[in-house]
Amino acid sequence: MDSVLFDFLSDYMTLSASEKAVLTELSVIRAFKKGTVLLREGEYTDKGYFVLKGSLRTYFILDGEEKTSGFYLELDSYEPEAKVQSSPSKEFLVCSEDCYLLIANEEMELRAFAAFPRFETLCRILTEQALSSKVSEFNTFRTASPEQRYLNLLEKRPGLLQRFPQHQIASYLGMAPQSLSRIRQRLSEKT
Amino acid sequence: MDSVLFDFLSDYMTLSASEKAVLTELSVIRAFKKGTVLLREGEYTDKGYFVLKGSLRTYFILDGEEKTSGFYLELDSYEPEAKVQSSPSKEFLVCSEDCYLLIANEEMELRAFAAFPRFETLCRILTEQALSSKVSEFNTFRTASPEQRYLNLLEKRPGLLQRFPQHQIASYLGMAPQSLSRIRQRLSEKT
DNA sequence: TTCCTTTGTTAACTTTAGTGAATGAATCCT
DNA sequence: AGGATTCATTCACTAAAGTTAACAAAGGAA
Repeated sequence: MDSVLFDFLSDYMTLSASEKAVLTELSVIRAFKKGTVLLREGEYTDKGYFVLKGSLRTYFILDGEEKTSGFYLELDSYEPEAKVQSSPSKEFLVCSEDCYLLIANEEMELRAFAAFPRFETLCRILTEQALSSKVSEFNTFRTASPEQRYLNLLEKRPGLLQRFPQHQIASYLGMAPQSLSRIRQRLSEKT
Repeated sequence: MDSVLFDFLSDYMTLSASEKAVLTELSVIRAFKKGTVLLREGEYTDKGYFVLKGSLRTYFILDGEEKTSGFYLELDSYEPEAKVQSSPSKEFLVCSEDCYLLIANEEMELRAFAAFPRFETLCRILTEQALSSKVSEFNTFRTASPEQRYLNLLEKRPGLLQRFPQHQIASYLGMAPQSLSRIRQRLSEKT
């Protein structure tokens, strides 16, 4: 499972054997069953996650309704707001499928950065890119109709519909499940 | 104007005299008139901005319409997607008011990080926090009605309505200016 | 298997945003 | 000051999403 991480990182920098050794020594890889709850609303955490295999979903409860706020697939990383802001979590984090996850806490990160300084620079740059992508995704969402949002999702994240139930997709798109059903029907009629 | 930056940074770490000297020596502060275009669609840039005074706005053109994608006020920083991704800009960046801006390019950042290593750690952490805030903002937007989005903006970013024309706010909220007018009327009738 | 829960669809009705047009006010430009 | 542009509001109409309810199909658990 380590190799998934190294393959991913090789797109950004060539790691020396000793750098790989640092990461291997510090990294904690664990397997989780589908349905496992990794973080609950109100809890604190100092753990961040990198998905090696499987998928995670985040959601929060609003007016008694479950609102899906994110899907995290292979090679995605998820840093809980609760970790970054040292605040109680507003959302739940669950395994949507059986998973292998790389888990790091603050202390492990600091040790990795100390032993392998280029790694902090890489994390900074990856975070800058993630922020920039998120802003861009938000801009697209803001200016699109619900129907267009669905089409954008199909284009940008195909496979999501194969791996997650449709009502979770609808919630992630900010609409009622009935609306997504209707949109799909409308689109199929247009053929 | 330097002191605005130091005051901001003092919330996160205590700077030594020599660290302040590094930043002072490397930082470029410039004044711009309201209306100045700092970045155009299609252009490349390696510059990032930190607002010392005044305000910036970003927008892009969709179907011939101007869509406001962001407002940046005092102490906000703006890293263009064009810089982060080394790609042609999808949006315009303009001064909405007379501005004092701190401008840094890649080379200046690297020199600052080399001379003042804690500064890279700080930038990493601030970016992680910015990403986490953006995700949270997106979640709120996703699950809110247009009316609720307006109320959220009033609460989270009061002052925006005083400093920017209403049709830009409407565009930023992903609605037509007529809709925002109607929403405001509906709300004032509820009293 | 049988029962129960989850999931997806359809329909009727209500609410609200989009659109296009008209108007008046404010702002800007020279 | 005068004229043009931009900005905000209002109205009538259209289109689409929310809501509530009913139902059927699929999946899991006992």
